[in-house]
Amino acid sequence: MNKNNICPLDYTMNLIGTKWKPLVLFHLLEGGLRSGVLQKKIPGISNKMFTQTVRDLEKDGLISRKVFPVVPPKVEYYLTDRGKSLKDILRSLDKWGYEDCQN
Amino acid sequence: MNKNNICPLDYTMNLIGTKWKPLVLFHLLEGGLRSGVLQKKIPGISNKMFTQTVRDLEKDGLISRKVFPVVPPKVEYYLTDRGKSLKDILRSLDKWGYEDCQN
DNA sequence: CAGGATCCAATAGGATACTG
DNA sequence: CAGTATCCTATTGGATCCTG
Repeated sequence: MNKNNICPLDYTMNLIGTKWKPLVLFHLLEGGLRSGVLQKKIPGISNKMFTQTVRDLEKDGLISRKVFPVVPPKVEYYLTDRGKSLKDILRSLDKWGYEDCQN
Repeated sequence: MNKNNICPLDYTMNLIGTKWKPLVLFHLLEGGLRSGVLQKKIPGISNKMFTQTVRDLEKDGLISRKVFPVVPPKVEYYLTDRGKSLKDILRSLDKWGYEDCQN
């Protein structure tokens, strides 16, 4: 927790509190996915934001990137243990949204 | 959940997934607070962003605003029932950040 | 297929001054 | 005290084109 964080909640939100990060993590909860497949699960994300998001998540150690040395290129993303530790939170956020928008 | 939301998780993040909203909600978990007191609990927030944030949260029905007809002005903010339903999630996010940044 | 590079528009956010 | 208004900068994000 660096000087820019004012409390643990803030620290967490700085890691996953953006438009796309939670969605990427959420879709990896069931297991690793190939890059293109993962991206297609997130309608509306641009190529640029997808790349930027997975790069950030990788830098923060929440996901891992596996490159297969084949042609054409094949890349898979999957959650690290640290990323997996967010599972309950991600499911809670999804569940809350589901229940809330019924009203 | 409008057409801009692609899933419940996205819906939730569009309500609270910003830099300041979770912090405002978190500090109101224990009860209503006077405007100035609430703002002081969030170091670094500018006057503009504080006002904008509580306006958004009020518009979305997560907090309520009570104005006391006195001089000088007195305003209190407190969670609505809908806002209170986020309690477990906010605490989880805070707890995760606390534990994660130990590593 | 994966993703880098570039350009541009939209939004977020800060600093300051001001008002009832 | 609480909040508005204004000006400005920084960041986010989309569209397009390009490469191994």
